[in-house]
Amino acid sequence: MSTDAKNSIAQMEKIVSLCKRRGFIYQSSEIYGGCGGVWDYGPLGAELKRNLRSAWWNTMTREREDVLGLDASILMNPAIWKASGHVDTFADLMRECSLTNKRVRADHVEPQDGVAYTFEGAISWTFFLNQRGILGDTELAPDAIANTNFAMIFHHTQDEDEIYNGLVNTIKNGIGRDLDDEEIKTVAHHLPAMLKAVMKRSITILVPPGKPRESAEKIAKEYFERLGVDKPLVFGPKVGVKVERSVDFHPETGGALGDARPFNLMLKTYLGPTATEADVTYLRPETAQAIFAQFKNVFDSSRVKVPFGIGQIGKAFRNEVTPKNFTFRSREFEQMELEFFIKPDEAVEIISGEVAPWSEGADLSEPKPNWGWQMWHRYWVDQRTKFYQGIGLGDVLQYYWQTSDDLAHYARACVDILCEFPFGTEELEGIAARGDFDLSAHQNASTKSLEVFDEELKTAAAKLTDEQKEALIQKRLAAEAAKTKGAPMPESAVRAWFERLFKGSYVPHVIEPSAGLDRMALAVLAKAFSETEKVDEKGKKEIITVLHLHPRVAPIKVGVFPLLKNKPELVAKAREVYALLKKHMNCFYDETASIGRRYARQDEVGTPFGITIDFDSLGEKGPELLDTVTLRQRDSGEQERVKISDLLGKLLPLVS
RNA sequence: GCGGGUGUAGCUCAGUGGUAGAGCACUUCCUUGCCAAGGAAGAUGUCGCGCGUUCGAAUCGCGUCACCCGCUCCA
Repeated sequence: MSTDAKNSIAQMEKIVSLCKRRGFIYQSSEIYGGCGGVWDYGPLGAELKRNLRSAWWNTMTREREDVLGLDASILMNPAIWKASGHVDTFADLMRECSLTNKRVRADHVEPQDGVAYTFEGAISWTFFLNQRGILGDTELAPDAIANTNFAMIFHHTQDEDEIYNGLVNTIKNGIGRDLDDEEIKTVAHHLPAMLKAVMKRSITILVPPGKPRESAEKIAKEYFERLGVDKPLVFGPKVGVKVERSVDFHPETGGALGDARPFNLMLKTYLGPTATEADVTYLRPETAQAIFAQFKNVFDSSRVKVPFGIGQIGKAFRNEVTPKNFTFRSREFEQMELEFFIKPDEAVEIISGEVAPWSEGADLSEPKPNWGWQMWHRYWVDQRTKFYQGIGLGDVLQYYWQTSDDLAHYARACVDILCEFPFGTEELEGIAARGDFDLSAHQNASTKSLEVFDEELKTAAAKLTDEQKEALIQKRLAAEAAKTKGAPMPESAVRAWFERLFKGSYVPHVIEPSAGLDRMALAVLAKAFSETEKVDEKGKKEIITVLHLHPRVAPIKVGVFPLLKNKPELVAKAREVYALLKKHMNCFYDETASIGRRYARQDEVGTPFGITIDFDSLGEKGPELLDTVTLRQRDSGEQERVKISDLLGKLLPLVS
């Protein structure tokens, strides 16, 4: 492992440790040995999450005129997951190709004939060349190693003596003489590294009848190369096994298929007490579908017009194969999703006479009536970027624009907002332009209309000539024909769609910024974490840990400290200040230990401000300092004197 | 799912078959006039869990759970 990788693991471990020690994040059910892939937020973590949640909710809904909130249930009619495609894609038993991990439906494998070769593992030929010291100057042909017992011995035994003897014999045969003492020593010396260089993994490959062993070996070599074995020598039999009408191999790759397994990542449960198949439903794997399912209700009950959005924050559940990287990929997590509904570009064109083209540097500050999906998509990327800047993540963001290969067939564009974590640069949020895929899918499945009626569109369309209308239709038909993914819409359907459009009715299109709250919390913690080494007067080294959290997200906003706790006047005044502030923000009162230690404790959990009540606050140095306190900044350590009566006015704008 | 590693006090870890430890943290008291100060006392563990071997297990074996790393997965 590289030094960088080790450092980042160490960094992550420090963050995990701090999170537990100071009450940000605990392992779920820890006293019972834990529970895989789920985490609990402690007192400070709960505050942190709450602050992030509020920041999102305020920015995305309350501070906007065009976005409404929703709080849907986690359990829903399972038909929703059928319509969204979540059930269909994964409900069947799937078998996975052991070579490529491509999946096929277990009941859809074509029977095949051929010859199957099983390879037991591989060792790097480059490794052997690098170990020339063992072999002296003699060139050993790859086959001299691969086709000897030695290769198989490596795989079949753990016994070091046996492996050692096999190795010596192989080299002896390869160079055609006995080894001298010095050479034998060298072999023994290299044995541990040799054992590590062997990759033991059994794979079976089917080649069509008549094809030579070499074609199977070639596939095996490619496989081991992908796994990181440089110039692999594969261990395998000279003669394969004849196979007839077998359904155990992937039709395209020839790789052996694993056991049939259900690949549904949705958590299944039973709604109702009888627990029969008829009662099966799922814990939602994403919050978005509820927004689509309730789209019409929100639209009808809120006097809104397209474009408008529906935002939601809530728990979602996925049965991840491998939960990983602390809270980054967990089985229960919280999403913050906006579905922003817009007019189809054709409607924009009819109303505004054009669709604003996007170009680098376009003005995204205020939405315009002539924006099509592209401008709206860029707009939301811009809005979300500003949001992340507002919580202190501005300088660690990266963007990945999905290529047409990455995109799902219904998506027009998707950008991932990524963030640097100690374990790598990973996705925080995805912003997708999904067309009308979701609403249309639910409209079809539910047979309830999810169209909106647009008076403005109807009026504008009425003014179009037949030629203008036909030109719009032809333009769309050309676009459908040029599609590289998914089937083009048939002409009759296109014409029917335009007929509805010209009457003012359409299914809105959607831009979907979808963020993970837990990931955001982890990103904020990882970004804020810092350690510096300090040497005190006695030469003792100390590690000083500080969380440089943005004041908006910090779980505790202010620490309130009497300089000394054995002076009742200081304590009384400090309690007064604490009582004043805590009604408006999360504060922490601390009178134990030295003042420096109390500062340090708060630095470690990211409290941005510290207030100390000293003797000046009591007016000892003169009446002008009476009822003033020192306000300390976490990041600079600087202090200023502030009147108690000015504290709220000064702090509130900084922390909210 | 496969392979490797780890699991002992709140945290970091030492402890290779014979009375469970250290540093830091924590609680109380004393002391302390601004950046992890000092002193005194105290509390804290079924050594992840289960089964086995043994006169005796944190230590050895088997199983299991969780976490970490590498593959894989991430619609």
